[in-house]
Amino acid sequence: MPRANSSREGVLDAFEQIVIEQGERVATLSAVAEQAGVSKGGLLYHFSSKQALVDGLLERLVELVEADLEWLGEGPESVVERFIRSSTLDGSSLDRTFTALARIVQSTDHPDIRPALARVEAAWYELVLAEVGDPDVARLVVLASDGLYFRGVLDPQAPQPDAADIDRMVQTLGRLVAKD
Amino acid sequence: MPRANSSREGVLDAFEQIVIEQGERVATLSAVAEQAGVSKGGLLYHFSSKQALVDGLLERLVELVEADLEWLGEGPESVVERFIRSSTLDGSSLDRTFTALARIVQSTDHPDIRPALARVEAAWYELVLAEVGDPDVARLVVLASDGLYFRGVLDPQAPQPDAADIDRMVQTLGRLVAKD
DNA sequence: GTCTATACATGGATAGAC
DNA sequence: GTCTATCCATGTATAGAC
Repeated sequence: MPRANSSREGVLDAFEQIVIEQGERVATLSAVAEQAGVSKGGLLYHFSSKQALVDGLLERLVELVEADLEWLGEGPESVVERFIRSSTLDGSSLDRTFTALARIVQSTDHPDIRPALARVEAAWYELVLAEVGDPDVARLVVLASDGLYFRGVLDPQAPQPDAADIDRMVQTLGRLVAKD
Repeated sequence: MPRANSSREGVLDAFEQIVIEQGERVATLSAVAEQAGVSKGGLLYHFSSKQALVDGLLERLVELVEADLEWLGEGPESVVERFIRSSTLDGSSLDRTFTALARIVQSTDHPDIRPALARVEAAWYELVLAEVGDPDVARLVVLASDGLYFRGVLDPQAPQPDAADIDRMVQTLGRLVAKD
């Protein structure tokens, strides 16, 4: 087989982008099709329904998360540092997919999405816990990260905290870890 | 004049409830009307458009926030404690209105809502900062609180952290304040 | 694989009776 | 102040040509 249908991925990208930048309601089939540069009919060839589009994003999330968890584990810096740093919406693929799904799940009931997002959160927590030891501190780290996400999700256009901001956050959290 | 139109408030309550429990997309005029126990026409007498409904929630937010900020300031416990404790979605009026608006603003562009929510966040930050002194710690407190909110917003049906959870969080944060 | 045309359902909003 | 009836626009989805 050639390469994962690039037109299909393009449609998914377009869907993601509109949901993030303009909201779930704006992401109609026509809008997504136009953004992806195909016709409505063309889009529906790849994704036979709106739900199929959402399912496509979910699959994408699963793949990206796997890679992310590996990445968080390896490397010299602490997991906490990498974790906090990556929870700002820097436009990485995972961030975008996560944000889009977080929005979609809020706009109407998608019973399949919630558990997936919850599983991601749980995996993150375990990874942080393994490093810092204290469950309360781990919880705080994950919550702060969620807080950063929340702001990004609330307003993806808002200015993200810069490197110095992140540094100070990590250091502040570090005071808790050091004291154990 | 008699009393703030109770039927009007009922419609607003219904709108809020559906947005929170089932998502913005489900909160159609018919659905809201039915939930409020009036007809679509009846609803539209009080709120002449969907936008008017949203505006109604915004006004409500402003009122409730004013009361909340006062409440956070007075009383014997620390602001941090009250703040964290109240950021769990216990179903208070402010929580509900905030959650509903946070969802609405994500589903399509509502230029008027974002600044209002941002102002609320800023006010909370200032209040916490005044107590803890250290901007980095204050930031962390507010972010953790946002994280709690985020989880609630993501899934209002999920089990909320109980009193003991909150206690441990406050204590953990307290270790940072004490060390200053 | 991608397009156009069209059917069908539904959401927002108006008109006017009671 | 609340209701019913109705109009209009738009979003999802199907059919079938190319």
